[in-house]
Amino acid sequence: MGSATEEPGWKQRAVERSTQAAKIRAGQRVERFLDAAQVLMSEKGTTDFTVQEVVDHSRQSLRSFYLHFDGKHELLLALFEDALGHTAQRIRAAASEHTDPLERLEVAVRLLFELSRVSPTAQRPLFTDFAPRLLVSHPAEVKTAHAPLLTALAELLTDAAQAGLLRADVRPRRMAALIMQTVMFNAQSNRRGDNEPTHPLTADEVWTFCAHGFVPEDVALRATGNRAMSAARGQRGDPLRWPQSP
Amino acid sequence: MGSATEEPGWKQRAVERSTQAAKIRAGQRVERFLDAAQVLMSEKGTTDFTVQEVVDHSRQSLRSFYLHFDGKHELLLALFEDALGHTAQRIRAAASEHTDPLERLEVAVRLLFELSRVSPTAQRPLFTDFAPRLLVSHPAEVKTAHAPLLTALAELLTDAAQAGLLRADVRPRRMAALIMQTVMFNAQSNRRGDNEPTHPLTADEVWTFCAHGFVPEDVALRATGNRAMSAARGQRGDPLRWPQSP
DNA sequence: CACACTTCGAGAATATCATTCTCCAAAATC
DNA sequence: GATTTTGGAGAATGATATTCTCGAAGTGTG
Repeated sequence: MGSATEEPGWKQRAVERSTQAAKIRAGQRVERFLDAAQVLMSEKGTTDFTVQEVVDHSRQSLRSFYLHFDGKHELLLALFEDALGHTAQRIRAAASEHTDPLERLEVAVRLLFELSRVSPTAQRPLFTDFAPRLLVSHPAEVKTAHAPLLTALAELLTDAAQAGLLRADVRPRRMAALIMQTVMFNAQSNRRGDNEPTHPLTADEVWTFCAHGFVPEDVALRATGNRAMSAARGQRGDPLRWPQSP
Repeated sequence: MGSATEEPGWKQRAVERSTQAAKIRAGQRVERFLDAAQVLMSEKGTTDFTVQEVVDHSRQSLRSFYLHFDGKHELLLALFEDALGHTAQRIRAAASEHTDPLERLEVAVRLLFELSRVSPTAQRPLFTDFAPRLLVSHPAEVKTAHAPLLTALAELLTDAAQAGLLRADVRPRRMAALIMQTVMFNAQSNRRGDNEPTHPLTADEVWTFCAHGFVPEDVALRATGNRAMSAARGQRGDPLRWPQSP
């Protein structure tokens, strides 16, 4: 399955199903299913819509649906990939309006945060109930879906690194993953419980956290030298065990 | 066939005991359901077990199940709460073996990371497919389930703050939420895709990220002075919009 | 002990979906 | 025009959660 990580994973999969030149029609049908699903998702705010509903709204048939998709999960995956792809685009665009690498990163993080938190009735909800579900049921596919966004962030990080604006030991791709997860899930986590007055995290807080963590600079500077991280410890049968960094 | 004990002077106690006994029995039944569910979860590594299976393994009946639980989701919630509670306990215990506030925090973060990533066949899998599902379907309940862990982390942060080891603007409870989400989800995110050789994030990386973010200290120090971090901003229409700092 | 009352077991009955399958017609291909 | 492919309509299947029905066993009360 190791194909180019480039663009449309789902489209490839779906279109490959139809053999000959009628790929165009297949593509159009796939589009119709996706559009219908998008509408339904916006209306109901969840992915609880049934396949039957998608079929009805798209004025096609169940058979056709299963002809083009391996199942509902593939439809959701397609939507997911689509949303993430667009998000990556928007982030690139937003970042491109700035020149300072750190500013570009900040813009990216803030935008990602906002996009991750918009109501699921939005046009392309980045985050609905199905995202986490897919994460455990189809990790590989989710990974490819994440790729564009991951790459976009990694590029921004690489730029910043080359400008000497990042901690020396930051590895862009890995930090990109860390940031992506952090921002998206934290944006998601403070979904307003129907009644309770919550005090949701703000973009400011998330950005500052990603950028600086919680340790103040002076302590950080002090710490790098002397604190023997995890000097002595004795847990037995515990899953916690890491090499003591010298 | 039980015959009533005909001792004198029991009225009050009898009634009292009856309700109490009833409660105890109910509690035991609930326990049995929970135990059975736990076993099933460990065996199958997912929450895909059916309610019927839980019923069978616990040698009880469907009716009884729905008498004690509002539905499967409540059972899962109970398991989830249980796991989080135990996790909070373990973290407190681990932290208590250290004195330096930052070390205590480090231990907590690392342990949480490890616990969040252990195979779902573990005794009390902190993280299975259902956790994220519940996050969107029952946010309020999930919030209360998170509470113990959140509090534990917040306490550690408060200690560190009082020792002057945290950034001055860190608010413990909010930072605790941020850290909890970050650690748990990042631990989760690199589930090994069946084949692909992944390079999962390590506890080191996550801890360092939480502690210091990605900006090096010297840049951070420079930045606090001149870069007006989100000084003035006006959100309109587009979720992201702030003045480009010159 | 006999009666009312609560608590459950066993399992049938429903309801909801995803997914398949069957039959058939229209469209494309040869 | 014949054959193959594609697609529509919708019934059939299968898996589950959830309810419902019927009693039986247990418990407190006179």
